[in-house]
Amino acid sequence: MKSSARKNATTTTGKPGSKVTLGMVAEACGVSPSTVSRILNGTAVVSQEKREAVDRAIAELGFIPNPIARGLAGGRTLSVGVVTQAIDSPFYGVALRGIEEELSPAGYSPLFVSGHWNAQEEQRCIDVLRSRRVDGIIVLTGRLSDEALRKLAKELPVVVTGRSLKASGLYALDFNDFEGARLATHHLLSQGHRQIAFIAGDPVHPDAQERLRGYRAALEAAGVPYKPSLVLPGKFHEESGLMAVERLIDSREPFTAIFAANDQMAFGASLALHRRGLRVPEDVSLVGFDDLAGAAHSLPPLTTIHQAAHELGRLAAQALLQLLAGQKPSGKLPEPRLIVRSSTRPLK
Amino acid sequence: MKSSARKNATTTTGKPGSKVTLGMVAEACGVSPSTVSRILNGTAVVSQEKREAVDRAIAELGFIPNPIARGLAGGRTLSVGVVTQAIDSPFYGVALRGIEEELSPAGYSPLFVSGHWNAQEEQRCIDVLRSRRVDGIIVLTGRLSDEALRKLAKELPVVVTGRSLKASGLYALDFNDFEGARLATHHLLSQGHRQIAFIAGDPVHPDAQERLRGYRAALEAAGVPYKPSLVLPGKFHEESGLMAVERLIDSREPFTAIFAANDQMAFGASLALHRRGLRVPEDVSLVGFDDLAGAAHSLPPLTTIHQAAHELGRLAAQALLQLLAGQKPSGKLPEPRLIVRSSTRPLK
DNA sequence: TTGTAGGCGTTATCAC
DNA sequence: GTGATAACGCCTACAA
Repeated sequence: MKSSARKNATTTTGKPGSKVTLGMVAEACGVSPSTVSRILNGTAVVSQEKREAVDRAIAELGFIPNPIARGLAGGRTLSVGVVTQAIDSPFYGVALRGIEEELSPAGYSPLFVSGHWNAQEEQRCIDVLRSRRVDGIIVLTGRLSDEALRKLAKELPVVVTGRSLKASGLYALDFNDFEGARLATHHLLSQGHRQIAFIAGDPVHPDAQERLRGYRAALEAAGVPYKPSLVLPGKFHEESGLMAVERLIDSREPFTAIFAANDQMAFGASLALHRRGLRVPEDVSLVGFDDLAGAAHSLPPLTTIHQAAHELGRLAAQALLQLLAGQKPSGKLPEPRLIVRSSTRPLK
Repeated sequence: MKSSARKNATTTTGKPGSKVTLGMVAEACGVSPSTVSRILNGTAVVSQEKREAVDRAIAELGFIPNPIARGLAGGRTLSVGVVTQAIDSPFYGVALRGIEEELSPAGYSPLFVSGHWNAQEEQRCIDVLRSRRVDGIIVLTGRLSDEALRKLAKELPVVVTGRSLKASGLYALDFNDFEGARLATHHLLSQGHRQIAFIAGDPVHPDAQERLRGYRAALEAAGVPYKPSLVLPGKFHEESGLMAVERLIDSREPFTAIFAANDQMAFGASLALHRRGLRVPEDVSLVGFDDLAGAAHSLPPLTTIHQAAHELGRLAAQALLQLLAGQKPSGKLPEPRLIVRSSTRPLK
């Protein structure tokens, strides 16, 4: 039962996967490549004996099918592209894990690319993914136009998060940023706060705008006038939260609570307050958004809006898998929840 | 200058990258595929006029070369595998970004897979990468045996971090965990602390063991006896740091400082201390390890050991690129640095 | 049930 | 300089 491959002078002795091809397996047990292919893919019925011989040869030679060639021939690559914005984002990182967990058992490999919140770069990412012939694409939020996504979906199954959008071949998983921000603001209002500062996110992020809307809506519902001077621009990272609070304090605009459009800015805000001698929550109540892993262990533990990032990833991957299988996805993201910890308290 | 592809009935009007092939470009301007290929790869000199015609056709048709086919034909895929341990690790995430930044401009795409600190899973990851015919592999730390890596390096260029190892086709980027831990411990000792607790990491991580060694070495150098009762097991995440401190306090073992084997555990420790009414740094000094993005903005800002994660990623990618180009990498990681912030102070 | 003959999109090796 | 032609490893008709 020795391999007798002509082309390869190698002795092909169980060197797992080195360069063993389907053809070599076929030759090794005297059948045609098609037969081996059929066995591998269950494309047709093959006699018991040949099947066994081939299985044995596969094991002995340590043959691993080459997805590349498979892709070229069959038009599938068993890989899906994932457009994330920053591979090291604490929030989306968790979603990536969810995607990986869901895709892996299905035999698909994710191909991660980063768009850096820049429509042009995102488009380039998508070109890369297409050139690599991914079977489908997951777009985590980002700034591509709805139009661009619709067009993309005509070529490939697409799942997009962070917006609601309908088109054939496309499934959108929207998370309710508006409601989350409304909940956070409402929580502060219900504790008697009226002068609630808002540290906004970068307005180029779609999320940021929704969160601002939610903040305003809650104020309005409570009959509290919206004051632009209480809204500070931020960039979604710690340092920007810190600077926003410094500016706020310097402006002498009175406030008793702060709602930061994400946890990272809340952490920065917390440090700025501390530096200025203000305690959380005794002097100022603070609410974040996202419920990052660190929020529960910050000092004080941060009251925040829980976003199901991990679930987001899983659902996105599931939806894509369903699209790929010709089914209609139906998963929905859970609504954002308020997680009350220790950074807020009723206004005295 | 209209396309006149026979096989494709499509009108191929600038639909970027849809399914335009090299052959179609060739046909569009009446040259052979080889010529187009040569122009694309600079494999040989081509006449000015043909080059221009082809360039124009490429632009007009929106042709994007297919790396898949390229890989099949040329034995290269322009993709490199990256074995990380958890795609959402706050520390390694930054390294992934570094890798991406370095690989992208070189035309390579990273293929990220997660081994979850499990040698078996890591091996499976590597099989996946090999089956996808990556041109090289970067292994971020992990638990594979040196032997397995050596074997792998015989087939592919390999760059591995977190260990020192020599073999042809392999480049190791070791970071000095020992020295980092020694520095951290020494810092506390130099401030007069003698009862220094150590929250260890999961001993299955190679890093964890080195950091424990560094801690012990510093104690020894200062003539402070090593007390096993001051060493608490941890798991590298916040919650384990929190529980370690609770156990420590419950044990009634006196201590004036804590060195946590990573920042996440330090954050958890900080919260536990707070809950038990102990202030940082007034009552207890605290040092972390890694210098995560959040460390500078925690309360109080955490004194820690800076690990150049981003640099780690860049260097690893550079080294692999050099290996791929047949050169000998020589990059070295900067030594760990102590970053003194506000969580430590001299013992009264 | 099985084998043969393309073809997928590109590159490498020849001749010309 | 340039163009055929044959791989690359697999899959899918089609034929036997």
